[in-house]
Amino acid sequence: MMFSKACEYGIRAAVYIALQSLDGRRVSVTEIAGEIDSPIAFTAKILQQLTRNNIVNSVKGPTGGFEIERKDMDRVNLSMIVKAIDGDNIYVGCGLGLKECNADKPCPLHDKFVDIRSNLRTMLKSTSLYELATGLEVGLTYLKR
Amino acid sequence: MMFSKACEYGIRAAVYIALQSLDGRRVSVTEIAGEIDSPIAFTAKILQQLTRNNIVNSVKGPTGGFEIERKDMDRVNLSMIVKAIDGDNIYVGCGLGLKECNADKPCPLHDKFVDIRSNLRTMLKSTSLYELATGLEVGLTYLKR
DNA sequence: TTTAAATAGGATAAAATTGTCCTTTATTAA
DNA sequence: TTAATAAAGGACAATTTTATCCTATTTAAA
Ligand code: FES
Ligand code: FES
Repeated sequence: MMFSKACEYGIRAAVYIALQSLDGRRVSVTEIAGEIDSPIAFTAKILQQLTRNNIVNSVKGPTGGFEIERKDMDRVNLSMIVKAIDGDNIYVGCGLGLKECNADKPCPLHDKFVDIRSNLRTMLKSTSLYELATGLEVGLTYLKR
Repeated sequence: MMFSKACEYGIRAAVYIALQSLDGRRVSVTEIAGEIDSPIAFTAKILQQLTRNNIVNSVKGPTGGFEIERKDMDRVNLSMIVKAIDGDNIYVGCGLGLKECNADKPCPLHDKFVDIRSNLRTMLKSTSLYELATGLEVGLTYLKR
């Protein structure tokens, strides 16, 4: 709805990797896909994007897998993940589909839409991977159901 | 981003029809598509959905076209249009793609997501077609660019 | 040094969304 | 009554998104 499937998988995967990294565990694509209930090969593609964007870290070979350093869990927020996967249309796009959102020649929904979008942006920017992972750790939230 | 292309066209079309109906003019699909800059045949499909959902009124034959009664411009809000075209996933869906949004077994983003979504729902429900059409009429907003 | 395990990446396939074309139906006006 | 006009609807095509499969590359451990 708000995010593409790829983006949803990407966020869930990143949170799971963070959670495991808090325990010092490196995780494979297969494990991740199993734990977040996503298609394996498609998830692998998305993890490549996250890796290229320095959101998670990948290590090849035996004992390899994905991980994220403790300090990066603070640095990485949802806005970065969404941008890496869905691009910044969520920020610059017009709610009614005009070429771009432009206050000088606004669509009828502009003012109200900008309002909502601004809340969303603030939320995404201020939500770190660490914050999401710790909720999971405590058992208050879930990545599949 | 937030709405499908079909939904964006649908909202723009409905607003244009409302605007013209304020002047007592009935409009054809061809005119609508021209004025909101959308593909004609695809727009026709979307207008069928709006008609079936009693959001706009259609009249066949010469002098026919689409219109919306003054009182319906107050009754119809954006939420109704979005539901008619995109369904209610926007209301019941989980932001991270879990089967459904459920506070009893929430995803890590649930609380923050519900917040944003609630703002969005309130906005959509409280925005009438009449309100959007009058902004256009006054020349403050635009349906294409 | 070989083997096996893991990610990277290219090629394709399937599904969903977006878009087009053509025929049918209804209705107005000549 | 006929002709012309406009929406309704069915079939199909193109594009985008989602998903799969297979090979190459890297690397750790036996
Ligand atoms: S112009 Fe449409 S949302 Fe800004
Ligand atoms: S469970 Fe994910 S948004 Fe409610």
